[in-house]
Amino acid sequence: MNLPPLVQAFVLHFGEMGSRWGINRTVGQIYALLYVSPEPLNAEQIVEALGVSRSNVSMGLKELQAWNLAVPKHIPDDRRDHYTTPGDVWEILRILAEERKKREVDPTLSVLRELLMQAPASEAERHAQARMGEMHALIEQLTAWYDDVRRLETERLAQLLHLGARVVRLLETTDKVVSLGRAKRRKE
Amino acid sequence: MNLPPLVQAFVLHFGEMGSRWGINRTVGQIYALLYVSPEPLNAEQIVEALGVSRSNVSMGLKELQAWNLAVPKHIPDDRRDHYTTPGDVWEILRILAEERKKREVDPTLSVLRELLMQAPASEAERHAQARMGEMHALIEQLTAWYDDVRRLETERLAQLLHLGARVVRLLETTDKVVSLGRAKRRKE
DNA sequence: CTGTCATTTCAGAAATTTCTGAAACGTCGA
DNA sequence: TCGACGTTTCAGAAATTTCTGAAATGACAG
Repeated sequence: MNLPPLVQAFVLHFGEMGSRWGINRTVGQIYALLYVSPEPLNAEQIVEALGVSRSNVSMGLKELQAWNLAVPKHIPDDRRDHYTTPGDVWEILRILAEERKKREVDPTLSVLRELLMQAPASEAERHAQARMGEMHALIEQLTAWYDDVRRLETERLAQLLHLGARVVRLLETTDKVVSLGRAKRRKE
Repeated sequence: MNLPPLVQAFVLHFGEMGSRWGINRTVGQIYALLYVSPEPLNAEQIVEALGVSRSNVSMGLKELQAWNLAVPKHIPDDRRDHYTTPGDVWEILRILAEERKKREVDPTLSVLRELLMQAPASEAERHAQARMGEMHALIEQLTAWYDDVRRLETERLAQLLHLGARVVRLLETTDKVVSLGRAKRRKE
């Protein structure tokens, strides 16, 4: 690996974090490299930068594309594929949330739904099902919230984030306004 | 493995999801088993239920304890250690958020901070540092928000979740109220 | 067509992670 | 102190994941 020290440190860190993240070292490194690179890179450049095999880079890029975290960028008069990461960090955040939900949450939700449909055959199963129900309800609530906020434009989202818990205090102080608003809407 | 079908399906699912989650199969299975069990289980019972080695269970329990996802529960007149999961799903959610932040976010944040301190030695490094800065700013913002909301009591949190994106509309319609409130507070 | 350049696939090698059995360790009652 | 019972540790075995080189595939210019 032959990179400027700052870039190298960043790339190595992402490689190591990769395993805690469910992606492998090379994939993490490729992502980090593309993220800080001023312009799109082709596979050969990545091979040189990271010192891994060509085929490994090919597989890594494939995986990053499956995550929507690397996008092919065509360079005129160049047959080789070049890749970048989505530029905007908010966009990246959205992609990560979406993909992780798809991979980590949705399968569990569907298994829970299925198990909750079945008739319990014993007291043990009845209890287990009740617990699964609690888990299911929580995840449903979280994903409903997520479905809500993911639609927000970035600016609104940032605003909401910035407010943080203060929103609660706000709710308390404006409870009346809200209920008035609700009453008004009911009339219409 | 010899469990009621419902429980078995749940346990197996958690085992498989384990790998996407950065925990191993056995750990996932132990957690799932404890979660649906009506009362605390000792290591031997887990061995029987899951059909894995005693030592594997011991290590799994150790890891779950490190995550605060399994808690030892002493049973009177019994020398063996018994374990449960924290009962409240909201509590579990908090623990997961906290631990994942600690393992997945904080290390990156500290690496980014360190790299941003250094003087760039080239144009490439300057650009890379700018990108790292964007990432750092986003993560800071997210963790600040998280620090805010994690302090909320569960009921408030659920309320906030339930509001979802509607909070934004609320903000828009109450902008005046808020700024009035702020002006008032400044006076005091 | 054919030859060149680029990418992908894939079987096996290498590395890493997980799991096990055996032994070490700890605690308690007699 | 001893022995019964329970837990933890750990070196090596087993399983899984990652990585590589070689071959297959594909796209295109001449």
